[in-house]
Amino acid sequence: MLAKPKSEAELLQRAQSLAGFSLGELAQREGFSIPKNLKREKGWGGQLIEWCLGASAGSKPIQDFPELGIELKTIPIDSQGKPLESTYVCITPLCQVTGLTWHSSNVYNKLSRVLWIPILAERQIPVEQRVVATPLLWSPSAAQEQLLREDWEELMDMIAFGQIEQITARHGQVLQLRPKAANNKARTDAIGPNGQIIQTLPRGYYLKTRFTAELLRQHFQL
DNA sequence: GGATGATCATCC
DNA sequence: GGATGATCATCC
Repeated sequence: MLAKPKSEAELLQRAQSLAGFSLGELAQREGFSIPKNLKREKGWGGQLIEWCLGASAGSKPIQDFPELGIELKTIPIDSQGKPLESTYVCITPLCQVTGLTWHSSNVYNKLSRVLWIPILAERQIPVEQRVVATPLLWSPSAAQEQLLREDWEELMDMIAFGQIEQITARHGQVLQLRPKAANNKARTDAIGPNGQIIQTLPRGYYLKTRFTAELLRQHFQL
């Protein structure tokens, strides 16, 4: 693995140097084996890019580059530059949520500064032929942060009031809550309708595609 | 089980 | 065709 980047500028420069390479070329260079598809290795591309950029956090619930305060996200796009998937942010706590605030949340922490690495990854393109595109170092605008905060506060309120089972992916303007588990039999503690502890499917926060499409568009087409 | 990395597969 | 709900690999 490469040494950790020492500055934001160095990280961005390194990310820019990946643009134009295919995942197959990078995998070969770094000694990664290449899966035929991502059905069984959904995180493969993200882990390859982490390796290429010297990310260090592993599976700890912190930013990928804690010293730089930067989170790394690969994002699959089509040839028009539109995201093909929503973007996973982090799991959500479902109990012991009193006292949590937006600024103390993992969502805020992870999204405060993100290095986006778009990858041309339409499903018909073989994995090794998918191409890394121009990176974008992003922080939410005041307006974007307001939307994120409103959604987060609404969803955390519902969780705190025992309404987790009423939440669907349709809630939220830009941020949504969806299952995040090995399968739909997974269970974790949550607050029930009468304040008791219940068992429910673990959920995670995701950025809706419309939101990431707009942020990419703003930076690449204006 | 819970955290990381996400995409898959089905439904509308 | 796009979004929702379901799922996969790995680490500890």
